[in-house]
Amino acid sequence: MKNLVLFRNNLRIQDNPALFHACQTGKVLPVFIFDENSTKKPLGGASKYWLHHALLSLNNDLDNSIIFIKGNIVDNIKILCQKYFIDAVFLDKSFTPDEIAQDIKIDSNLFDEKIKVNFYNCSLLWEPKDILKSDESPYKVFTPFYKRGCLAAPIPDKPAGKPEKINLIRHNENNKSLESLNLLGNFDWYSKLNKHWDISEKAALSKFSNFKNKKIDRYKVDRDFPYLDSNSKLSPYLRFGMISVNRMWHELLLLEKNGGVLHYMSELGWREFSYYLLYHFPSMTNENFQQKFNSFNWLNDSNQIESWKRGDTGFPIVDAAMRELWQTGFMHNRMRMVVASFLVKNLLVDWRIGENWFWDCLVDADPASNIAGWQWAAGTGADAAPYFRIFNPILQGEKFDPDGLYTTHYIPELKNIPIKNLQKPWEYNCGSEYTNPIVDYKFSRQRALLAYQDIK
DNA sequence: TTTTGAGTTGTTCGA
DNA sequence: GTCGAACAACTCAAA
Repeated sequence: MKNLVLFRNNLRIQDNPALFHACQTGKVLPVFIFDENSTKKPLGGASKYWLHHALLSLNNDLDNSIIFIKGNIVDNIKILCQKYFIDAVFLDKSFTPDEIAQDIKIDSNLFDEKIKVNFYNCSLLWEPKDILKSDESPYKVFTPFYKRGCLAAPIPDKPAGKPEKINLIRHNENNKSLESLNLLGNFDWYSKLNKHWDISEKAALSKFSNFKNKKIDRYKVDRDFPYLDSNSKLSPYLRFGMISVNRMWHELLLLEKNGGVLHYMSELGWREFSYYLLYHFPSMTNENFQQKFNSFNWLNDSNQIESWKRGDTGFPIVDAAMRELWQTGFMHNRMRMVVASFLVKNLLVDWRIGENWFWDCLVDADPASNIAGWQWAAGTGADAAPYFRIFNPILQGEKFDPDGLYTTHYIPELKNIPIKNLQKPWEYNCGSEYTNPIVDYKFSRQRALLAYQDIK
């Protein structure tokens, strides 16, 4: 048998059901097709950077045999199938609206060519279609979804393991290189990301095992403090499937179920929930999950939006977080909530503007989690934060960066401010370069409460 | 059908 | 400084 393995969102050798089964039944032609027109939203810059390096590593692990193609996914699969007398195509199953549409096209087109197409769920612990309430409708609240839905459902598949042997089909497509995809473009921004990330399947596995051995027991408490580096930072690896979530889950099941372990598992549950919501409610990709917000009058002040993006709002914890994002392609979880609350509530900016910026800047920009997270923060989503929950950036900074280590790391111009003034430097006349607050916190809080009350 | 309890991550105010 | 209540109903999920 000659099998074409199409890599998409699962760029790994181990525990990859599509690759595993292809290897078991025949020889393998590994292919990656970059089809920019198949999704409504092109990949963001940081995602392209990550994807490039993930592919570089995967290709290296496969004796540099991957065929890289830029263009239409269906057309190119058909061409390769004819040229190499392919019997079957193996690929990972999609769960986001655009990619599901792509799956259907691939399936029907290859059916016409009499080529067998084998989809495998390589991405999620539970398929969204399998988790439903007793009346067959989807859950909209996380806790029952997770506890009654997921945890009561059959245990997720065990990880597939590593293929015993990968017999590669020889080909002569040397011109179809990774560089031809031009994922990196000409931006110099990427060079600084290299300092922060080791992008390979091996790195993902060792990062997980390090987290499991050294951090997870304190995760429940330490996860809130951005300077502790206490979180797994596996999100970008999970985004492109450089580690199998099934493998993670089954390894976690072997641990003593303390608070840290259970909390981390529930965070994987949140990842499931995001995909689940997007699967059952695809319109939330662009629209408010709660339609009543469609009439909300966002202020969208372009100067303030720019200040937020640059990390120049005058609120140290917000600015530190936005600069972390720009410098590392990542932002700590709690900080994401703080900057999102600030943008959406204190500046009254449409969540989609924040979502787009994160999409462009985050190396872990995930099509489901990014949307679900922003809708949650904005209060427009399923099971969302109540409207009166407005994070106070001064308080959040004092509580979760008590020694100011995170804040001053990203805003060195505040190094000499006494700690009691660090989160409100405007009360301490230091002659620093640091900017004045772009809004009055108390005023903006009241304004948000009034605006959100109108929607009720 | 009706009822009941619950819902990721917060802040402020007043006692 | 600490603590509980208010913030505000509303929708969801399940009995």
